[in-house]
Amino acid sequence: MPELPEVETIARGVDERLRGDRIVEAWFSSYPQPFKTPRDRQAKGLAGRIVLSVHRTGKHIVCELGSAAPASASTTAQPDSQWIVHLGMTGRLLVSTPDEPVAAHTHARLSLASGRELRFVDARRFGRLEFRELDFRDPARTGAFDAPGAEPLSIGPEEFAALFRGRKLAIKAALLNQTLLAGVGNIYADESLFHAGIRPRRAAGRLTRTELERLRRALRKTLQQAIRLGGSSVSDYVDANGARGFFQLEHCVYLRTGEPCRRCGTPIRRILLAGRGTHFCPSCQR
DNA sequence: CATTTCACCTGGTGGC
DNA sequence: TGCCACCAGGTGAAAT
Repeated sequence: MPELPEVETIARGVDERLRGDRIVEAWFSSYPQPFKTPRDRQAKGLAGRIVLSVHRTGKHIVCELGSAAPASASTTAQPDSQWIVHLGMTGRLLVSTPDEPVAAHTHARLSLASGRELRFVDARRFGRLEFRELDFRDPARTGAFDAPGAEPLSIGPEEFAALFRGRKLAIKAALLNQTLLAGVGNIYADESLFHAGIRPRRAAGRLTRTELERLRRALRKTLQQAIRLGGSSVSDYVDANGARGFFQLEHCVYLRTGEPCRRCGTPIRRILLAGRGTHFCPSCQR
C-alpha cells in the first residue's frame, strides 16, 4: 500500500495527534509475523514512554520515544528509544478512540494517556513492527538504519547520477531498490518514469546525464504533489485519521492498462518487470 | 558481488 | 451462488 507520500502523510498525522502523549499500555496480536522485535519486549519497552515526535524515513514511520516529557514546549527531549513501523502492502496506522470497533487484522493497540489509541491493522501481515533502545554513546545504536538509501526529495544531481552508474539492471528495478533510494515503490516508479519520458526497461547505467536529471526532477515533483494530495488511495490506503488520498486521480500510467495516454492518446501498456506490474506509454517513453 | 525469482499473506475482481 | 485464476502499494532470502 504505502510508498513515500502515503507514509509521509501518515507520519505527519500521527505526529500532529500524538506528540507529547504518553503510552500507557501496548497490546499485540498473537501472529508472529509483524514483530521484528518479540511482542513482549515491544510491550515492555513502549509502556510508559512519551511520544516525542513521529517522522518518516524511507517507507518507515519512526516514533521517537522518551522516558520524560520535554522541559517546555519549545525544548526537545532526547529520545531514548524508537518504535519503527513498516506498513508492508496493506498496513494501516490509525489514531482512534477505544470505543471504535476493532477492525479485522488489528495487530497492535497502543493506549495513550489522552484516552486515544494508536492501532496497527494489516490484513496481509507484510508489515513489521520494531522497538529499539537507543544508546548515543554507541554510534551503531543511535537510530540509524542499517543500509539507508538516499532520500529522493533531497538528493542532488551528482549523487543521484552516481546511484545508477555502471548498473545493468532496468531503471525501474533500480528505483525500487530501497538501498539505493528509500521510499519509491511501484506507483511512483511508474509515474515518475512516465513524466521523465523514460522506458522502465532501459538499463540504469545507460541513461544519459540529461535523462537522469529529468528523472530526478520528475520523481521529486511527483512525490511532492502526491504528498500535497494526501497520497494515492488505490484500494484501501487511508491516513492516520482514516481519510483517503487523492493522488490516484492524477495517475498517468499506474493501473491504466489499455486506457489512452493522457498526453498522446496511445493505449497504456503493461509488462512484468522485476516481478511487478509495470505501466508505461510506448509513445511518450523512450 | 549484482541481479532475478520467489515465498510470504489476505482480499477483491472478473470470467465461466 | 460458487469456483478459479489473477491481481494488488513490499521486502528479504535463496537461487543464478
